[in-house]
Amino acid sequence: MTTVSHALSGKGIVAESTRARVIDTARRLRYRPNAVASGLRSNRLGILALVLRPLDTLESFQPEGVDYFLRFAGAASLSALEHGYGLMLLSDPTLPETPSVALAADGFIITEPVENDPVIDLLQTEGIPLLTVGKDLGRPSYDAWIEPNTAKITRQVLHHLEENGARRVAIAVGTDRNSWNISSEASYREWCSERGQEPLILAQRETSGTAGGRAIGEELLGMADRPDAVYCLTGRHAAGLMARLAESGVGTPDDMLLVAGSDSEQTRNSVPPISAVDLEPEVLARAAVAALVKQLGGEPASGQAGTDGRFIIRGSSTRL
Amino acid sequence: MTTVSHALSGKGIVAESTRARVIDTARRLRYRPNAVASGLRSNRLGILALVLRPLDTLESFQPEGVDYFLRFAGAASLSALEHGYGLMLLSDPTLPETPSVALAADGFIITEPVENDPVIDLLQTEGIPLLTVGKDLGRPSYDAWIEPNTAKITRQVLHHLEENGARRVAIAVGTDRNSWNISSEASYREWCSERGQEPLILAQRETSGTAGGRAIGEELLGMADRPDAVYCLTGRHAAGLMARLAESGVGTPDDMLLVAGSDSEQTRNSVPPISAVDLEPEVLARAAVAALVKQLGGEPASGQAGTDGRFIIRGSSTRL
DNA sequence: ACTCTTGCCCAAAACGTTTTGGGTGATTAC
DNA sequence: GTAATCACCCAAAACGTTTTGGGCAAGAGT
Repeated sequence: MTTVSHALSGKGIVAESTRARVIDTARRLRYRPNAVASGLRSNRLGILALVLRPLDTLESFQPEGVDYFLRFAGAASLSALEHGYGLMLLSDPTLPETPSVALAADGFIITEPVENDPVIDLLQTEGIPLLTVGKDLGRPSYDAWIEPNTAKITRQVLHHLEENGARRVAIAVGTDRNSWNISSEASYREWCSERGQEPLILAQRETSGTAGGRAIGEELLGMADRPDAVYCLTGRHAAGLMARLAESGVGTPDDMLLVAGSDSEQTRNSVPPISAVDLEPEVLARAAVAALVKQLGGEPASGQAGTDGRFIIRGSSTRL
Repeated sequence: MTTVSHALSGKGIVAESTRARVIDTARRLRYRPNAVASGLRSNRLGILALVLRPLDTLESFQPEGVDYFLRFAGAASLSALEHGYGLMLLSDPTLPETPSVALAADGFIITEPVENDPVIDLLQTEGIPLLTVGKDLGRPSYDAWIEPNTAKITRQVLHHLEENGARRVAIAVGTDRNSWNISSEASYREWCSERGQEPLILAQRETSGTAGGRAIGEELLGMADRPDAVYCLTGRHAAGLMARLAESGVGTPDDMLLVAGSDSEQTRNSVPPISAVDLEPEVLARAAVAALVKQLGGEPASGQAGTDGRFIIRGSSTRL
């Protein structure tokens, strides 16, 4: 048995001739090692778990405007397979109905954890390795994360708006206390203070969709010193915002420049199409899986930027 | 040990007081049964696997136009969790690099298997329960499937086109030999013969995207007795087709009525928007998971229609 | 001639559950 | 008063691997 195990796993020392014989016989007998038994003994099942946190607050896996997450999940799954792991899609594992197999995963990827995320607490007490996509702001010393280079992306967008004639740029963020919202806002504030400008920050819940975007538009319309550009993190907000402004005769891009922080169906298909940052979830997902696998192999974790994003300039932020 | 096992799983006969004491103690000690050990003994891991077959032929998990599958995966995942299972996303498990944990799943869902799908062969020789979404046409007697009610949907679409003035309807199908393509075509032929019409069937590879749609448009433009309506199964084809026709002055819906067989980003956002059948992947996914779980529980499998689709009428098929 | 490696193989223990097959004392049936 | 039935609990086996700790030749070093 030992020899077979070694021959098939490539671990111990087995004569090449013996290994060949074992492998051949195994094929002939259609023998495949039982992954569960092997998992029990070696304490390694070969499964990664993916928890898309923002979807736990939405009414579950709606497709519209959340294609970011679906692209992420698909790419993560393929990447996991390439590393020899299966990928299990989970929702919040702190919920009592969670199947016990959830915690049997070898490691977790948590996207956009909330501040002091209880999911992370659970995994840490269980001793399960994890990696977050986007920092947990309540754990500044926690080091296993990967995220877009938000500072760079924010500055790039703001620079673009300025170059296209914006005199005063507002930012519209979501209300979730996650790394993306907070760092984007911080970078924006920094940029404003460099220019001696008063920051203008509008917030709407992520879940509010285009209606939330309309509410932002409403707010802007009511302002005496209305800004002439908005960097709106959520694609759905951006679309709603643009629609609301248009209804009151404030045109994009003529009267208002607009950029969305995350590309989505809505930003691509509005009229005019909305400039947006493609956060390249595929790139991020592959990086996250690779980092987690490395961590499972014993290497120490370390936070890093996984993508600089791809800024797609469309009609909403360029005047001809 | 037996008593604890029984108390926690609710299986054997345990005095209520004992059970309470066990549960309480378990909580105090933060004891959780090890899913892998339990899986080894009981031969039931608590994981379902999902193989989205059409994505194995695409260049892997592209989001555009395949939101059907992503909606399916999300809904399947949630539904699996509700049934106490985790859901593992896999690509073709017959590939040699497949992690061995793939075959440790308790059951498989295979969407749109190809004819005589080798994945099904593999699972059957391994004795792993499976359910297909869309029949495998090479296995007429195989009974564990669920699929949209293609016949009903096709007739509904054709009826709608006829009602809106179509005199001659063509169908544009994909080239994959899967149940959707074949049954749609069969229903279409039947409908034609009922009317004594000559069927006109155009085929393009699914992977060709909007370019394939343009090719269909090209073909139509070259025809002397051009039909005045097209039922185009793939949303991306429909969008490309409409764009190509428009370039040659053939307007939709004025000169050509158009309906897509599967709703997607492209059909929603074309100008005019394209009428389409929403195949309700969420409904199908939930039905598939429920049926598979039932099958795992020992009940016999039986094929059935999972959804009648939701026909969304838009501008491309209605003349004012 | 003797130890010491080295290369290879093997028996047995271990992983943490579930299941099997009793076992015990209390209640009921005759 | 004995047997039968229950309700409950328990010891030990079993699931299919990996890992541990030798063991046995053959060659190398002295």
